[in-house]
Amino acid sequence: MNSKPLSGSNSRTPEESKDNVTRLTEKREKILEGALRVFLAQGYSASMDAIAAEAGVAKQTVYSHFKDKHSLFSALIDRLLDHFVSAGLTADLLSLDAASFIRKISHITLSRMDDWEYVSLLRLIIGESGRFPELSELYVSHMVKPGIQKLADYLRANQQVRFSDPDATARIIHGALINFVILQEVMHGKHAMPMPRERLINSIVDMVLFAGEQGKQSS
Amino acid sequence: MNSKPLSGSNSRTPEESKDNVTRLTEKREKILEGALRVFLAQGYSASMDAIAAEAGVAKQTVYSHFKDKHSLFSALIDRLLDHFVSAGLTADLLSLDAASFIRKISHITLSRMDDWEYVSLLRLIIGESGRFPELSELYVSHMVKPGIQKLADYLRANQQVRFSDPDATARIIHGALINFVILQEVMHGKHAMPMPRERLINSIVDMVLFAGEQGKQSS
DNA sequence: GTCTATACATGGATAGAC
DNA sequence: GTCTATCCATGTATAGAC
Repeated sequence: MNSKPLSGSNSRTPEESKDNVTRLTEKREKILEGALRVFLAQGYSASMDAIAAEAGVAKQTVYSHFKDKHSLFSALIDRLLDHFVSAGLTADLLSLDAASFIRKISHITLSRMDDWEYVSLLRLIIGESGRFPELSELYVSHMVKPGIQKLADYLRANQQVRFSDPDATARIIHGALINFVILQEVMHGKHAMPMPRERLINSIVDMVLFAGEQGKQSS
Repeated sequence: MNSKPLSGSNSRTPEESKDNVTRLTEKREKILEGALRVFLAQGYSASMDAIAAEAGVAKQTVYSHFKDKHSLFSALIDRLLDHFVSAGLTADLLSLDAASFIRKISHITLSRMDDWEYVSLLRLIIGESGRFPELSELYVSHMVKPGIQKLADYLRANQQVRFSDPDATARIIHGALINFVILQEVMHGKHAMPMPRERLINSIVDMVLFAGEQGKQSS
């Protein structure tokens, strides 16, 4: 619809240059891209017919690549998680001062509010966490846990701030950010209770710096 | 299954003391209780057959009380929201000192982690926020907004702390708490990344007090 | 209003030709 | 592997007797 950052190989023209393996892979890609749009838009209750239609293939073709609906769904979620994990922040951010660091990761986290695919994925994983607990656990262990871990490590190592419980502090920061995404975008709260993301970020930075400073004095 | 805080009138025996209106109301109650258990356990994709069976009535009886599946679902969510809103904290908490106040509302919010109905409702509302945006907007305007509003008002009025942006600060506190519920219970993260709720609460209290104190000095 | 029985559509999954 | 056509279970909603 609007973006397709998950498809990387259909910009070429369908010519003779492709071998059979490539052709197979491309069908699979088309199916996954169709499943992406349909599942993210309608949830797991989306029909296999709708997915096949969106992918532009016959339904049987879908079943020749994926055992059943659940397999297709799991494969898609795995793929999406990999995609968003790779966008994780492992860069040179660690050398930043505390204020810049917090501000930077806040911006990165909240920038996902503009990504329809991420917002829909969040809604989908939470919504299906009852039926498919493995998927939400995958999300937690692959995306949330490493993110909070890195944040806590930074707080522990940085000399400008000191917290009695960096792990819990990292959870507060992360929770404030993710919950803002859920409240404003996933749950459509931006109309009922609007707030520019800059205000949230400024307050988070203030709290962390002030509390981190105080922590040094009392230690 | 384990609790039925939403049923208040089936402890009496089915005797002559009931008039027709009462009987009708009780059927409706039975249906809503069945819908409660089935919808919260299986999501909106639960079948009307399953609901009727769980309620102990014929399917047609369900349709005589509710126009269609969507009406029943909406009525149930409305009912649940009313229930949990009434459990809101409008009491004498305002007279508490800052530390006790923050600690108290944190305990209350996190105590819902033990309530299967609340956790399931949260999962359901978020999960169906794509298909039924009105319901998530209802949740936001009836539960989240008033809660954050009261918290912000307290922060504004209290003399022990001062924040440049009490509304944003209230969002941070609320987000840290709700996201903890979502992460640990809704998304089953408590095994992959366990943390006693007391640690989160202590860190929240510390951050608020330290940052609120600093805010006074710099104003 | 409540039940049993049923109509009608849809969905997941498969069969068989190419 | 890919298509068209189809099976069969399930699901929403309704009809008709009491």
